[in-house]
Amino acid sequence: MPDQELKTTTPSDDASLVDDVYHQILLRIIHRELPGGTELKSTRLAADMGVSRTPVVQALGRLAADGIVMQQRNHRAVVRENAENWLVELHELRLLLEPAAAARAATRIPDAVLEELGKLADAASPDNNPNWMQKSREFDYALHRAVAEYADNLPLSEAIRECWSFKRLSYDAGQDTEETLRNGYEDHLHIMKAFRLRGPDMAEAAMRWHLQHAASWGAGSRIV
Amino acid sequence: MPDQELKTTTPSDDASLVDDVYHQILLRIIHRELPGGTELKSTRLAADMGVSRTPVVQALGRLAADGIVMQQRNHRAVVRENAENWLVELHELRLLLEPAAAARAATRIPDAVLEELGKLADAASPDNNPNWMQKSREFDYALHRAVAEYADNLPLSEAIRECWSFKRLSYDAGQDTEETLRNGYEDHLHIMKAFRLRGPDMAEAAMRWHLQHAASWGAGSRIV
DNA sequence: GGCTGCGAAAGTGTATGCACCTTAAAATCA
DNA sequence: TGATTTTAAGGTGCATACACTTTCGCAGCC
Repeated sequence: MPDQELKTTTPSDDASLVDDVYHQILLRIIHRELPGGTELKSTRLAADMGVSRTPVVQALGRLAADGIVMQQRNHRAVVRENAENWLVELHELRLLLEPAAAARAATRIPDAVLEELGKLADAASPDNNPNWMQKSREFDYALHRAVAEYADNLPLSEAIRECWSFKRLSYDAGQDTEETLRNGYEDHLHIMKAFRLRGPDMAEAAMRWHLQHAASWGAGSRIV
Repeated sequence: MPDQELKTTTPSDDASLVDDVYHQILLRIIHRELPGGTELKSTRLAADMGVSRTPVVQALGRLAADGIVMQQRNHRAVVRENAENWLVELHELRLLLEPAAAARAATRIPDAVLEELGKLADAASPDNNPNWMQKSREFDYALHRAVAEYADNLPLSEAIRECWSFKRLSYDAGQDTEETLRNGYEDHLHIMKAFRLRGPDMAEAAMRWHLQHAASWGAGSRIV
C-alpha cells in the first residue's frame, strides 16, 4: 500500500476521498490526458492514487451518473467520447438554466439576501480594494448560488449547482484574467439591479446578457 | 457455447444492486414514506433491504450528487426538504431543457433515425394495434431520447436523460392512463412532423406545447 | 428540575477479501 | 500459417472488517 499522500488540493476535511478522486479523474479527462474511449480500471486508478478501490468505484459511479463516463455491468468504465468538451458545452446548458432561474429568483430572493449580496458587491469593486479579484470571484459565486437557491425549484437549483461545481474546476485552475473578472463584475451589477427592482424579465435578460457576454470572451472556450 | 446456466440472483440482472437500492430509496422518498428531514442510516437501510452497506453507501452518494439528499462528512445523510416534490418540479426543468434540445435536434437528427422513429410511431397508433399503449410508451421514450442524443451537447443530453430516468419512476408505477397516452401520442406526432420539416422553431414549439399540455393533465402533479 | 461531561452503542469512511466475469494471451487444431 | 479453443491474469460487484467519529443515555453537579 504505497500511501503517497501529497498535501495538495485538500487543505482540510469536508472533502472526502471520493470527492478528491472524482475531481482528479475529471481533471485528467478535461485535460485530455484520458481522452474519449479510454478504459478506466478502478484497480489501476486506485493504485495510481494510492487509495483503495472503494472510493474510486464510488467516484466512477458518480462520473457515470453525470454522463462523463459510461459503465456497463462487469465491464470497465469508459470515458465518453467528447467528454473533454464537457466544460465548454456546459456553458450552453447554463444559458438555458440560469436566465430562467434568475427570472424566478427576482421575485423570491429575500431583501436580506439581496443586501448581503450588495455588501459582497461593494467589497468586490475593482477601484475599491487591492485584492478585489478574489472578492469578485466570491461575489460571482454567491450571486449565482443565490439565483439557484431562490429559483425555488429543487431540480433546477441542483442542475445549476452542478454546473457550478464544474465551473469551479476552471476557477481553481486560475483560468480568469483581470479583464474577464472586470467584465463579469459589471454584468453582475446589472443582475443585482434587476433583482432590486424585482423585475423577472430584467433579471432574465441581464443574466442572459452576462452569459453570452462571458462566452464571447471565452469563458468556456479555453478551459485550462 | 456460452454456458448460460447460472444460479445467482435473478436472471435479468442488467441492473446492479446499487441501482436497485437507489430506486428503492428514491421511491420511498417520493411516496413521502421518508419525508424531508429524515435521517438515512446506511446500516439501517442495508439491513432493511437485506444487502450489505456497500451498495447503500454508493446509492446515497448518488442521491446526494442529485441533490435529493444532503450528506455531511461523518454525518448521516438526510432527506432534503421538499424532496417529495422532486418529480413535480422536474417537469419545469424539462420545460427548459427539452424544447431547446428539440430545436437543436431538428437540424441534426439523421434521416435514418427519423425513419426508425416513424416506424415506432406507426406501431403505436391507437387504432392500429391492440397493445398500442405499451408501444406508445416505447415511442415516447425513443423520441425524447433521440431529442436528447441529437441535441449534440453532452451536458444537455445528460440532463435530459436524467430527467427521464426519474420520469420512468412514474411510468413504472403505471401512472399513465389511456387518455394521457392518447393525448401524448398526438403531441409526439407533431414533434415528428417538425423534425421531418427540419424546423427548429417548429420543433421547439411542438415540444413546448407537448410539455405544457402534459402538465395540464397532470403528468407530474399526481405522482404515484 | 435543567445543564454538563463521560462512556458505551451506533454510524461513517475506507481497506481488504472473495466469487464470478472479461480479457488477453497461450495452446491447439486445421 | 491462421482460426479457434483453453487457460491464466486481471477486473468487477458486493460483503465484511476496522479505525475513527458522532450520537445518546445517564451519571453527577449546580
